[in-house]
Amino acid sequence: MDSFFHDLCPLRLTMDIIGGKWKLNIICLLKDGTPWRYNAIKRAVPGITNVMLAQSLKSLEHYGILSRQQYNEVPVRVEYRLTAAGMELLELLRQLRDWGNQYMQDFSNLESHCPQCLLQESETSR
Amino acid sequence: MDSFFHDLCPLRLTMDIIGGKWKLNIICLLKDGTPWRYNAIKRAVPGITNVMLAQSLKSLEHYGILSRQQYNEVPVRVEYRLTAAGMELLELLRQLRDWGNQYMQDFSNLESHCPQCLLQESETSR
DNA sequence: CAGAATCCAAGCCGATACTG
DNA sequence: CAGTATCGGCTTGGATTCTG
Repeated sequence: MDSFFHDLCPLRLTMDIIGGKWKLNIICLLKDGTPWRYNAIKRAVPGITNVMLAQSLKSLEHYGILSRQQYNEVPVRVEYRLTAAGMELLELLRQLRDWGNQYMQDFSNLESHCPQCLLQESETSR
Repeated sequence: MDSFFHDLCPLRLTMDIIGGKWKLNIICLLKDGTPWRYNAIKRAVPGITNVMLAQSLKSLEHYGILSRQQYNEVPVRVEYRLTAAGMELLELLRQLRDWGNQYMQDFSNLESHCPQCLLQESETSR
């Protein structure tokens, strides 16, 4: 975890929060606010390793994008869910997605439907 | 330049367009639509090398975020400026900045002013 | 002036194995 | 179940030199 305020640049901070290879996938997965367990996330994000998953979750929790709830049962159960800040961020990500979607339609005739698309929803815009 | 449509995921595409270490600095610099010459950009972005600048400009031009105009004088003059698509993207970046700014204020009492902040403007929001 | 070519360092990420 | 430890490759970016 690097310096918390990234030289006091808010845009750079935001980019660092959602940067990296797997953060968007995780945020997308938790988009409807329901709790997700560690291994469930791992199964739902194909290709992610334990190292990257644990690291990404820790970073997102550190920044308050998601919350971690641990239940000391046997075996232990841990649930992650998006915070209010995460939900706000999600809204911005939807706009970035819509911009990209518009961009793709402008520059080609490809259909906009994307099977493995992050943040995909039934409508183009919410 | 990797695959143009990034597995057809518009959000990933957008992130790739503005990803990397220097793209945001360059976009920010051209924010008011005025033309900038290569060496002027280089002087205005401290620490950037020729390799990274040329690479970033080429990528941003490839994605239609900025346009490149070459004047065959001696010596040659090249001007870069944001396109309409770049201006739209800039608007989204402002929102990301505002989110980060709000985030920073929520989590600390630091003043929000940031000397080297990207996309900095006189008001917090436009 | 506006870049391109080359080489090198650092850090991100993957694979595998292990643990409370 | 929910992680951590370790090693190694590969990508990203930096430094330097060179050119139309």
